[in-house]
Amino acid sequence: MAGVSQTTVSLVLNGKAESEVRISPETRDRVLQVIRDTGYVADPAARRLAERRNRIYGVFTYEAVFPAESADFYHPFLVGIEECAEEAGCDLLLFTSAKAAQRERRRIFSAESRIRLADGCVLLGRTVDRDDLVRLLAERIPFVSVGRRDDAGGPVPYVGADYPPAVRALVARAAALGHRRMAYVGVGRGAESYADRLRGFIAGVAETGAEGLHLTTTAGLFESGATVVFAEELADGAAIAEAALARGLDVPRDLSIVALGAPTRPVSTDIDFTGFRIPRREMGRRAVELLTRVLERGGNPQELLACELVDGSTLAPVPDER
Amino acid sequence: MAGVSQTTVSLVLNGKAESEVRISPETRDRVLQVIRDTGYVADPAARRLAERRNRIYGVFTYEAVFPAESADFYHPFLVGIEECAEEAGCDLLLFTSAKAAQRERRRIFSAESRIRLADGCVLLGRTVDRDDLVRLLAERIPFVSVGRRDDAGGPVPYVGADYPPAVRALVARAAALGHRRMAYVGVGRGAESYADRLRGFIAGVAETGAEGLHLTTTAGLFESGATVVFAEELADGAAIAEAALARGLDVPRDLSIVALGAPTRPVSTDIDFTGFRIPRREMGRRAVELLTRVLERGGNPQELLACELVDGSTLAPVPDER
DNA sequence: TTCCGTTGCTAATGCGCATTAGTGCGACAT
DNA sequence: ATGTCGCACTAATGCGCATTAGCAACGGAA
Repeated sequence: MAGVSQTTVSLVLNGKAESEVRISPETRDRVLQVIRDTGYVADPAARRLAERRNRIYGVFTYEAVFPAESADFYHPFLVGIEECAEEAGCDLLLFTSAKAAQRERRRIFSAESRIRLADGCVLLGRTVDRDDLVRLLAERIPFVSVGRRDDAGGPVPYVGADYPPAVRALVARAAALGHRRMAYVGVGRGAESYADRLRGFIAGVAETGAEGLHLTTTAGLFESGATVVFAEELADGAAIAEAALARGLDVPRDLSIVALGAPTRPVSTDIDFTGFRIPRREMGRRAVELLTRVLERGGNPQELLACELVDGSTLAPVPDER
Repeated sequence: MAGVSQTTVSLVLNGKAESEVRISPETRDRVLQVIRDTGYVADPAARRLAERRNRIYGVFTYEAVFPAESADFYHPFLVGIEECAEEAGCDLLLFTSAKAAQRERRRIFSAESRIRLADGCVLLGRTVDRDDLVRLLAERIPFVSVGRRDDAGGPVPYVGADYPPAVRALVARAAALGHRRMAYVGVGRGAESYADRLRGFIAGVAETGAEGLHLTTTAGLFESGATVVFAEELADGAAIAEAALARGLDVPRDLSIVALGAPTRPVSTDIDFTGFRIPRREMGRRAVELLTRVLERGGNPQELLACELVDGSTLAPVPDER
């Protein structure tokens, strides 16, 4: 329509006239006019094939991104991811098809995996399969994990929440209020985030010279003599508060509770727990930023974002007498 | 690695051995073994280019899919969309990049539009630009709108909520309770969904022989003598209830309120409004199903899903005496 | 022996773009 | 008249796949 070759259109479209090849302003305008008239848009698939770049970022989650019920674990991360992708002019590809079989966890790699269609990928999940990480690294697929990950045959690019300092600070605060016997309730392993919390607790206890005990479940908590309990997740904190109430204990007068991870959004409990806020949205944003950087300059960036302490009302001075 | 040509691998990969071309079982197994060993996955971009099919469905929304605040309008639809896409083995491409400029609404068509990368597209939004619809139809891009749309140079494929019968049923119910003077509060136009509600109201009033009035805002409502008010949206209903309370009116004793569209999730108000439930999740599911059908067999399907009535507690018999 | 049909595979092509190595042409110098 | 150079553009190629036409080898029928 403009009487020029496909090459010329491509050059005009990509504004490459500056470099080596030259296109006269008249021709350029003519081409641009036709593009405007017809609304021509380059085929993204062909572009990807030729250019090896798409401006599409994949988002992988092991469960549904849009959960029907349940408190939404992914949502705050995704808010940040979408914000940042929008600013970067990128589209997001959700790997919803990744479910291997009925009722099974999604898989990153499958026969039909469209992961390579994206320029890179953001990984979401409390835990990530080690095998998946190994393979992502081995195949040199650009990605960034949201949440710290242990090495998997090499350093994993991530942006995580910096749990240990936050937990240590809370332990210190409890110690300052006179608590000498503290309990951590939770598995403290499995997910890196749990391990990090427990690590922070242990470090904090060591620093303050307090006595620390680690309980996997609530069993034995009330007999342990602990005056403050650090709950691995908010849900645990709520359960402990309820159990305490059932025993006629007042929180925080008789028992202080610290929740390691503030709620995403208003949850069933109306207790205003002392603890910290996981910067989920910021983590999502930062993950996309890092992914962009990885795509441009490579590297395996690892970042930890600080957790802001939340005062709340469940941490009080230790009772004088029991 | 298997000592065969690229063609053979392609044939094995796509299980085309049945039709015309034949591959011996031994060769097939050998190829499959290598594929398994290496974890080879076909490049989706190249595949799309050659095959003109992707198993990627686009999802277009005019605002953020993951909103930071505000009641989430899109979420229930997306739950259904993701569920169905997962079952169909499709990935979802969110067009987050579509924002033309700062603070502006997203655009379907832009210079960089990746919409053609997807096999088809699901459109979400209270309203959809008519120009966008026209162009989608003109360019024969397969798509399905969630929400009924007026023709745009041709019938628009959609799955919508069937408002008129639901509103009519509620009007009839009010009439059966003795109400003779009813008000509709809302714009009643702009979005097809508003127009449909108002249409249902007008039809219902005509059927029952009641007196119906249409108010764009709450102004004048309490002086109108209406004993029941149909609020276009739940938020309107909540505002009306509050205003009524401020005037010392009891809902529903003095004034009945019907909310045309139940809340997505628990909102600020704790009033249990009489009204109907918009089948958002089902609409999302159905949209994906229809898109799949369109891709396979073409056509411009249009479907309306019934809204289930919600009893609630804000519709009562008309007061004997005012 | 020749001819044909079948089996099992591959060479070649095109999808729509980005990129590279040219090519034709006019201006200018020799 | 001949050579040289820069300008404005194009032909050709490759990206990784699906697809189609075709080819070699072999066996059985004539």
